[in-house]
Amino acid sequence: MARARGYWLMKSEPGTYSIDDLARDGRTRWEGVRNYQARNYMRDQMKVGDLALFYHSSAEPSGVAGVAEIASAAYPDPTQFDGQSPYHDPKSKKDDPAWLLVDVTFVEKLPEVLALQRLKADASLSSMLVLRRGQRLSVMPVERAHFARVLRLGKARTRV
DNA sequence: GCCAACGTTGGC
DNA sequence: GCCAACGTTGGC
Repeated sequence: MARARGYWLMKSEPGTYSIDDLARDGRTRWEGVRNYQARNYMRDQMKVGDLALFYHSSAEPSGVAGVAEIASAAYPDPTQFDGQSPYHDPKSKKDDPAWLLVDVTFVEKLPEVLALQRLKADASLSSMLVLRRGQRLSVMPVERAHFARVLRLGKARTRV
C-alpha cells in the first residue's frame, strides 16, 4: 500500500516569488527557508508527490494563489553559502549545511486568490494551522480535509 | 507604519 | 539554563 499523500502550505511574498513565477518556470527551488521547524518538516515529512497550497503573504490580498507539487527530497539550500544572497548564512558550514530546500513544480493557479479573509470566514477551516493566531511558519502541514475544502472554495481543478 | 507573536541571541 | 533584548513575520 502506497503511503498517503501529504499536504502542505508554503508561503511566499509574491514580490519575491509568485504563483505566476512558478507557472512560468514550471519548477523551482524553494529557497530561503530559515526556520528550524519549517526545515524539519521538509527534511522529515515531505515526500515527492505531496501537494502544497501556494500562499501569497504580505500581498493584496494575502491568501492561497495556487497549487504546487513537491518534486524532490530535501537537499542543501545553496543560497546559505552565497555571500551575495539575502539568504546567506555565514554560520552555516559546507560540510554540515544548516538549511535545506525542496524543489516544487507548478500544478495550478486559482482563478483568483482565495483571500485569508475568506478562509477565516469558513467554519470548516477554523482549526486550520495557517489561521492560528501568531502562526508564522513559512512551511506547514495541512490536513487533507482542509486541503480539499480550500481547493473547493478556490474553484481549483486539482483533486486531492 | 504599527504591533502582536514568536524565534534567536547572548550575558550572566 | 534563565530570560531580557532584539529581530522577523505578516496581518491590518
